Amino acid sequence: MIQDNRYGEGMTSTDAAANAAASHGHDPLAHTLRDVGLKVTGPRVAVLRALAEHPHADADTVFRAVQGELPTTSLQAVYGVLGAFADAGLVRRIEPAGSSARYERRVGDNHHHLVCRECGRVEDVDCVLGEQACLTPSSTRGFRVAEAEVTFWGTCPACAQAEAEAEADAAAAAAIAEST
Amino acid sequence: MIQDNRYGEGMTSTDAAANAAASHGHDPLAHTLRDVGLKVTGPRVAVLRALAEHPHADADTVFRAVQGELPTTSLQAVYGVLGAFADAGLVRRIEPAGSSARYERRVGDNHHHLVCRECGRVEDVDCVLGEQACLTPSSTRGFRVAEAEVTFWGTCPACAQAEAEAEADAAAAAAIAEST
DNA sequence: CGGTTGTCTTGAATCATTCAAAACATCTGT
DNA sequence: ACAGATGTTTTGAATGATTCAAGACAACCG
Repeated sequence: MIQDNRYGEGMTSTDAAANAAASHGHDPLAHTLRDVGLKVTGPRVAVLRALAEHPHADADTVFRAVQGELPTTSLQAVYGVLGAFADAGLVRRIEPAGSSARYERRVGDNHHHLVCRECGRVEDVDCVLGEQACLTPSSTRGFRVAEAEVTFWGTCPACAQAEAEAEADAAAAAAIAEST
Repeated sequence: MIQDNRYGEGMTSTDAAANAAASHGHDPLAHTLRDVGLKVTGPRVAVLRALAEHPHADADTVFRAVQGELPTTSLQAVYGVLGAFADAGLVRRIEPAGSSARYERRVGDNHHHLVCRECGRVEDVDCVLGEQACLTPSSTRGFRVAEAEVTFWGTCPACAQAEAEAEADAAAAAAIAEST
């Protein structure tokens, strides 16, 4: 079973993370790659790991995360890897209006997104209406419909609070101005 | 009523279109602009007209349409006008993944879109589920939800046909190859 | 009709993303 | 374990949509 794990045991988890890219033998992530017919390489494993840590990361966020464990990886490699993953169905690429493309590992489960208009933060939401409703527009106008994408736009808790504080400050300033 | 329409009658419709930009007096479109507190200018009226003709145009399409009646208008002016219209709520900007931003006059009526994955063509569809359902994700995760955007991805009739023909050709070629 | 304010033109910069060629590494069969 | 074939990464540069900035200009108010 254990055939070419050259690092076996006795590593800290940090060592494990740092060296994982070199031990292409049988990371669980390596299997994920082989399962879809992709070669196992350092950058690919690192990108997979980065996506696990950052569930809706854009290419640059993935790039910076990957650099932590594999400093020689180029941004273009990250784009290439993400593109290959998307083609292989390993990741889903979403492109919310106003921000750069985001990538997520959660695929094939018909879920939707909540996007913050202020900061661009993205969160998952399960579909309330079954797939059925999601796949049925009122009129297809002759289109062969393959998928429905639902995006809920709003304000995330952090931005809502920042907004409330800004308003409170403005009100205070107005009160001061009025009292002089 | 007719007070400063300096062109009154006797124009061809082409003349009317070409001169409309100069007659800022009271084009119905001019009212549209004044109603939202925007100054009436040639480029703005022309953009409004272009959007009426091209319901889901991108900036460049609008630019080319505008040039037909107002050749001195710059692309940057078109971007500026479209941005001002979007801010004023006069147009809605949609940004389907993989294509440049599209602009549409139909606003405030909770309708959705059908987008062709092949050619990027966009068509309107009314919401099957009332606004109610559209505004209710299964979990808001603390977000203040303002709007739901639904995009149906598929293949438009033209691209579906092109695809079918390409397949037929491939099958024919395979048959020929087999018979030799 | 003149002044104020906002808009347009011109020119350039920015950002995310993609392209291309050569160096390199993974996997396959031995 | 090794060498070849194939696919991946690096490096360097290009692309396209969009935005920024400054000055020239035009619309609207009174």
